[in-house]
Amino acid sequence: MDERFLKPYNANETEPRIYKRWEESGLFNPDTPKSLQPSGKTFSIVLPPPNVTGTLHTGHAIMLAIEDAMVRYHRMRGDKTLWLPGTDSAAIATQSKVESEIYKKEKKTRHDIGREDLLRRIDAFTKQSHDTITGQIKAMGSSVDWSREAYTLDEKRTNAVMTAFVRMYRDGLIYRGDRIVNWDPNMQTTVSDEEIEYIEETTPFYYLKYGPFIIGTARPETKFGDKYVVMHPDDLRYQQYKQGDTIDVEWINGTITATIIKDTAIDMEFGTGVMTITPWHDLTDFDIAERHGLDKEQIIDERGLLLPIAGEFSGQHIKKARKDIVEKLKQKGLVEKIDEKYVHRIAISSRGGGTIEPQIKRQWWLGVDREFTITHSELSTIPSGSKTTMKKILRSVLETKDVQIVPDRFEKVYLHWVDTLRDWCLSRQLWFGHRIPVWYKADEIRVQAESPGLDWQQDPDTLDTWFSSGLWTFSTLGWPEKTDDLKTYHPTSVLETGYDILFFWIIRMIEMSAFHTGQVPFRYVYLHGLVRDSKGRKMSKSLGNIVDPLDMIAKYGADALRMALIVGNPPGNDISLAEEKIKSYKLFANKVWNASRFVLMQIGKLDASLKPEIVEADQRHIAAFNELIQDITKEMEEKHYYLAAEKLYHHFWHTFADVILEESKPIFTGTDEKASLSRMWVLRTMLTAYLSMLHPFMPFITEEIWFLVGHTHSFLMTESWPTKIS
RNA sequence: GCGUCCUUAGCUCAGUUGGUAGAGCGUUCCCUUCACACGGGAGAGGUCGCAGGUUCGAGUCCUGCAGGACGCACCA
Repeated sequence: MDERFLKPYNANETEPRIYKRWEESGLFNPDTPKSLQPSGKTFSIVLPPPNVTGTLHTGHAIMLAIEDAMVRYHRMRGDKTLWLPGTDSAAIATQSKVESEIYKKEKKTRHDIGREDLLRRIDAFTKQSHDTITGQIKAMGSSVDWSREAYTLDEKRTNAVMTAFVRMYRDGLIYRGDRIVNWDPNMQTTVSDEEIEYIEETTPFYYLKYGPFIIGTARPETKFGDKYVVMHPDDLRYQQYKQGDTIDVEWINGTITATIIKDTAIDMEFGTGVMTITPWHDLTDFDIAERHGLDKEQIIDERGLLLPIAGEFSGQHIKKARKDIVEKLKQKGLVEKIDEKYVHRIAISSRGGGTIEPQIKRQWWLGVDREFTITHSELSTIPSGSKTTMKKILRSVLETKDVQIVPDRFEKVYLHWVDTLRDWCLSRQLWFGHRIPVWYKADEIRVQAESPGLDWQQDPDTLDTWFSSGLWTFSTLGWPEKTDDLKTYHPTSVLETGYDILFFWIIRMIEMSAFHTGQVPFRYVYLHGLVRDSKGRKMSKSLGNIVDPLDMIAKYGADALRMALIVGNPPGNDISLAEEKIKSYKLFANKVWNASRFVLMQIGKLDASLKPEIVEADQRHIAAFNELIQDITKEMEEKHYYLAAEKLYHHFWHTFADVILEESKPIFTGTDEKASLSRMWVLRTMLTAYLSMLHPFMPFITEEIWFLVGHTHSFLMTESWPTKIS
């Protein structure tokens, strides 16, 4: 017996060695010939690309554990199995991280060091991050095909992004428009609706006299230019005022002419039922102004400073100006009353941390209600050549089950989200990312990847990072080339990710994939829960309760960590991860190790090629075990990995080890040769099947045992999944 | 306001189509038996949030309520 087997199992020594053997074998690549019987099916997953912003956290570890279990299971079933890895440049997250580090160390902003230098530094940072991340993916045992690794900013993916933008512009889906955006004054960029967090704040609410009306506002500093007063058309209190009537009112900096507007967006119950609007800095107001064709005027600049319209307050920061403005309003007798306990929600940029100030900006947009002709479609209810919109596609793929979401309650959430979806702002005033492929010369615009000539200026903005992420399932397979990979692996089989990312990523993948390939990006969406600590709190740096997967691997081994992350973790439910749970699976790994050693010690006399006569007691064990195989296989097929892993754990320990191995001891020391040989065969056969079934969950230790019991020229990884022993 | 989820043993959670409750950790007692003390055996511990309903039968389906978490919308 190999001397390694005589010592306790050492995960730290074993895991890197095994991973190296796997990598060298080329077996992660589906093109490498396998010895097992091919099923004729394919199974493909693209790894949701981690952001190159540092290191992986437990959420990534869950993703890797579940996906690897899926992938290894399908590989053992003989499916042509591809798991394609990659990383995401994550424009805003990465740039803000690098910028803040530069500022911390050198007190310099990006404008001090310039575009070129900043990009060079980001590049260095992302390379280091990339290496850390790939190291962690390997440490988890992930059987990804490194030969196909992709990066959102590499040459092929950049080409895909450019091609996608140009085609969508050509078909009228992408347009340029002056519309209201979420402006982050700290990062000096637009951010998407999904990148905003809301916090509650108690703030004074002012009731101001506006001519004959009383209007309410929490933000008097934005009110300088308000010259439209809006009320509900059905509000009887104001029925003497007609749409378009004008009245002169005394306001902050003198008399202005106000125009009456009637609009149903007004809530008659709220405040006095009358409001004035600030279309440049408020989405609802913007919509009202659009409906009635009203003027829009900018009050606050991109840095949060008041513009000349504010008169004496011009150049002041809005946060500082409020007090003085209120004071002036009081002196003019325009303050009716102040409600000090108004609870207001303010928007914060989740990346930059700044208070979002809506602004009207000329940006590039993707229209979700714009009609286009889908030239090629494989979607169930949308024929090739028909006219459709992104929203229609988004609804249809779910209703027809072209895409299935698990757990299915998220389908409702998805549909609700689609209903409220607005046009997608693609422009970002960031430097790190895909530069928008649009060129200007005076009033001329060209949309193409390459510069049309020296006197053309490229749009200074970059694309929202989710634009390239949306292409991910097919850009990684070689699109826009018509590659074999694309034909073989797209649509992908499963997208596995956290439910928190459902909307900003999944919806965009479906939009992009439908438009560019006529296919759904994936058939099945498996949403895992978020990791919480033992007190049920979300893991975050500020709470200091982050569990680093690498620490856990060092302490307990990747196999134990994987089991702890999978068992009891059904889709969509958050799990709390206590270190004791990981520890208990380390003990299990040890159990598997020792039980295997025992079996190997006992079956020495058994001729490997001959099957002995099986005694009746053993036939009962075999029958029960075959039921287990069926049950586990069913759970794997239904993607109940959390149940399959738990049942295997339970049966291996409490049936195989505690009952069958224990009752074998007197048989082996006894004199009944027939019973002894029969039992040897049963132990060997059952152990092999157990190792196979445990392999998707605990790949390292099972592969190591496979080697130590004598399979030095094959891999358990590519052995067939057990069906029945007899 | 609209919607979703959770509430089961001290703790963390399973319980897949309804059939008189399970796991891990913890805990009590016994066992240093030659695979494993990173172990084995035995045990204690729950009126399944509350109130109704459907059913021969409900932790499991329906209604209402309470507490908690989350998503979306509004927020002048």
